[in-house]
Amino acid sequence: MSPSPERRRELLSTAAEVFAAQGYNATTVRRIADEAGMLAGSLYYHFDSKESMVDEILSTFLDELWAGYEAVLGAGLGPRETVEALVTESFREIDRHRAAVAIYQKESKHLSAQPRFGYLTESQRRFERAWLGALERGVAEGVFRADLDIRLAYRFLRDTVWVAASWYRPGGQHSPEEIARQYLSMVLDGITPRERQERP
Amino acid sequence: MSPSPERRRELLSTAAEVFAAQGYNATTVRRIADEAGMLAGSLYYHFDSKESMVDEILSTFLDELWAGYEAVLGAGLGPRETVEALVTESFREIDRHRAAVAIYQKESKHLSAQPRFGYLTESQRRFERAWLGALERGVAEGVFRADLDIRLAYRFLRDTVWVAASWYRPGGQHSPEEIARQYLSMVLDGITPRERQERP
Amino acid sequence: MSPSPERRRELLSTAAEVFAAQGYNATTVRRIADEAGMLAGSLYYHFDSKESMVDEILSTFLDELWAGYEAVLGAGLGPRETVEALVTESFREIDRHRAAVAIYQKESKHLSAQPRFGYLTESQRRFERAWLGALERGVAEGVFRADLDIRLAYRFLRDTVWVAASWYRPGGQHSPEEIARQYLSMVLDGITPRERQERP
Amino acid sequence: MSPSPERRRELLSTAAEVFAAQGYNATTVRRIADEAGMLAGSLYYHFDSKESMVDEILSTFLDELWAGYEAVLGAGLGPRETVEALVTESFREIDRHRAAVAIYQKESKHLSAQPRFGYLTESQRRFERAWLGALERGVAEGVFRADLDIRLAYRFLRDTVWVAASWYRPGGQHSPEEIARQYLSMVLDGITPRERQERP
DNA sequence: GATGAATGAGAATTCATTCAT
DNA sequence: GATGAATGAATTCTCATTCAT
Repeated sequence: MSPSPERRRELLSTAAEVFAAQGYNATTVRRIADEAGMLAGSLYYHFDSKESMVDEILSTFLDELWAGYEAVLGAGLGPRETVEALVTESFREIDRHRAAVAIYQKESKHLSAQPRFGYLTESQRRFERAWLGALERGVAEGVFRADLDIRLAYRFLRDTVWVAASWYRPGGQHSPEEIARQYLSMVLDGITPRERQERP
Repeated sequence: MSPSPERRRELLSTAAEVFAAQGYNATTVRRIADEAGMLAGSLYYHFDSKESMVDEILSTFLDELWAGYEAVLGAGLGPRETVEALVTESFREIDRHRAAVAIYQKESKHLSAQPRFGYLTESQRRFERAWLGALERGVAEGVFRADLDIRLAYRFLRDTVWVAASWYRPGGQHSPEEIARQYLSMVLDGITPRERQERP
Repeated sequence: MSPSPERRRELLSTAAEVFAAQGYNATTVRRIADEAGMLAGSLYYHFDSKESMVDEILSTFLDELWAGYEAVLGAGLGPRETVEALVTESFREIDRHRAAVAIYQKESKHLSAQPRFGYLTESQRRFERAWLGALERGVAEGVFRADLDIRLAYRFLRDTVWVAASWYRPGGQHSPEEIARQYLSMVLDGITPRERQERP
Repeated sequence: MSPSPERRRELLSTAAEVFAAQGYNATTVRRIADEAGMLAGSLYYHFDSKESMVDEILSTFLDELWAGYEAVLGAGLGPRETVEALVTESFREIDRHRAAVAIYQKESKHLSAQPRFGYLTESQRRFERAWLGALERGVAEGVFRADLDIRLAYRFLRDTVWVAASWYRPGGQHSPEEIARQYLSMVLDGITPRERQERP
């Protein structure tokens, strides 16, 4: 019962757009079907349920995300470069999967209560480990400030990055790499001028 | 219909807690009533509708918020001090109105589509003006970096601050002022060490 | 959420009647509501689901049935008298709970697949034990024929009795006791004449 | 639409099995198709509708049944021998058409409400006439007990026989003839011992 | 003969809301 | 002020059926 993967992908893309715009709960199956030019019932030829749609949207996104993250984490970079690469990779994911990221942001908290979405919690934990690790190493090596509250900094970075999905529009004037650079500049060096910028 | 204001406030506080925890749409009137120890129908003695509950929650919060903000904005502070004061004030609001802030974060986008919630859009605009103003002045006066993308920095600050409502728990180990200080330290000076820290 | 037991009982009685007449699956909640003079949704004020309606119908019936059966089984009767009393009791139950019995007959097989209806299987086992026990003792004591295939005889009795629910109409010309007597006469003595009837 | 009769028969046999196991209403066309190794839509090359499937299953069965019954009824047997032959024939039909019999038992009542299935009602009437005739003649000739309530006895026999379809499994240890003999023994002579068994 | 993709008419269920008591 | 019992509209989902390929 899972024919033509292309059609599925199209429909999932439509669904993701609507979920991101209106929220998962507030989105009716009928609305998705309208957007896809079919009747509500017809969606059930392709998917088991509304839930399985978000499921597929989120898990597909997270699989890709982790492929990118793992590449970064396995590259043997220093802590500062790791943070830079993770942030850049994140903005690239936002660029590619804006809708999925927005859904992840808004819905993962209550979705993860269900066993089916256990992988969300799991992913969050991996996420935390990756970031905290980089930050800790950075502090130890003196490339990040010693007075940093690591957990606070982690939340700060995490939120700062992902929240961008709520306003970012792909194809805008800034490339994801450009936005990443600006974010990093603020995060790493702050918004006040440094006497001597180490990155001119 | 002439209910006591105290009872209303109690009920709104209960409602806010549930809205924040589960989301506005996902929250049933019955759930609120359960939490308040009454039956769903009984809430309608106090309120016109579920919508009027969020309405009152949000507008009460925004009124207080703007009272605080206006005090800051009218105090004739320099741009850096203005930013510091706005951030601190924001964390204080999060401390006092955590639930309302969380609701505002999650729901304002789709609620503001309705005329009734026009004040949300209005508030957002004032918000933007206040922050952008401070940032621009800061850049002009040289207390903020000249290479800053002002709009990006605005979003960065705004999101960074409010998103905290999603994890902040009042009565925790850090006071709002303490959290504000740490956030500001990161935002202003960055997470990498400065050769000469101007705030030792 | 389970108010006024009288209303519940009325509604369950209505529901049972419809379930018995049309079958559980073929009965729509709307049909039950129509019959009860309300809208479909209103039933959900009283019951969780269609399923919980049959559940309550069947378990209430079985509770009463077993109260009657246990009285018989605990009375220390001989095997023939036990069989007579069980049959009579069964027809009394059909008289009182015709609809429930009909539902039990038609639906228990597929309902018992669900964990929630495990008690149906359990009940069936107790049932079997009670009847088989009486038949075995009867054969051992010589009051039932020695050449009897006990399991076949059990099925024969069981089906014979319960199937009556499909045509029996309470308030007809025969009382349940009268029908029981006739059934027993056929079952015990057969439909051919005995040379010397031991029950003249 | 000119499909091969053999394929039809195979498909109908599959369908009958599923209908018998799950009930007509509860059986989806998709389930039948699954079992037959095709897609739901493909069944419509062979059959007009789900309804026409049961129709063909039941009418085929009844045609065969009546062929057997007519042979018995036209053989000029005495009433007791007629009853014996009808019962035996019935168990043979159960052996051959277990699924169809089970469907007939469970569904004929509500199917017969539709004009298309008028032949079910018709068949039932013929059925009743055949059995009542044999019983009446038997009572008149003194081979059945004079105190018999004929209609009750009829129902008793009818149900007793057909209900067996719900537990009978072809290819089990008892042949249909063997089961018929045991049933007849119980029905004719009762389950209590006779002083002088006339059939040793 | 069969598939893939749809349709459209319900189905059960949920829920904000109403209102007589 | 609150309860009990409803309403009615919307929602997700199911399924027999159709039909171009």
